Amino acid sequence: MSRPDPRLRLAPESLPPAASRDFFLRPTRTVARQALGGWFVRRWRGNYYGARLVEVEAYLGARDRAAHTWNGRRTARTEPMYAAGGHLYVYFVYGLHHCGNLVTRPADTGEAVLIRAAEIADDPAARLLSGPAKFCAALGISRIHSGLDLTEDGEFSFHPAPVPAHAIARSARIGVAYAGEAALWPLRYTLKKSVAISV
DNA sequence: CACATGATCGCCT
DNA sequence: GGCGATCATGTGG
Repeated sequence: MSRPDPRLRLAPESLPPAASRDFFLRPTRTVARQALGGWFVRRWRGNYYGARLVEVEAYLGARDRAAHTWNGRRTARTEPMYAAGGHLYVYFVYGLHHCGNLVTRPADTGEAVLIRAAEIADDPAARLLSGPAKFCAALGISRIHSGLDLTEDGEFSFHPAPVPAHAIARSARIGVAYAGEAALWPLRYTLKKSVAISV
């Protein structure tokens, strides 16, 4: 519903092909790495808006205390996280922010990749999308989009453009200190050369 | 039904 | 570096 920032406008013919289901059905950490460098795109009123992912985090389901699906938690909010890989999971936090995830693995697994930062085509140094809530705000993503399928020819799509392993750094996830040992797992992936990462 | 808190951000010091 | 905003959600009684 809400309008994407016009600075995210891009030419659809310049995009790599959209990912199909198989891309997302793989192990979550693989999808996280392979998603870096790819374009997350929204079609809105006939125009295309998108950004290139430069920072993501893997959330590993029931065994991951930092995940919304930890210990098998399954509620109305988290239901889209149990959909088959390739769906979008969006949640609302702190009474004002939205965060978006790429669901991974087969249905009923409950794993996902949180989108934490992206850069825009025309200005890779801009920090307009340098944070998970900023990413959603810039693209106009909210809870009403949770559960949409990225692999259908719909409003949202993802266009992978994988980068070599040596271009990727790993570190602990942000904002999950409450998660005990899981807080230390190196499940945050960033593009080394990007200046648009969140921290 | 009540209440404690969060996968954040921007402003203040 | 610290904190307040602001409310949906999950959990427990």
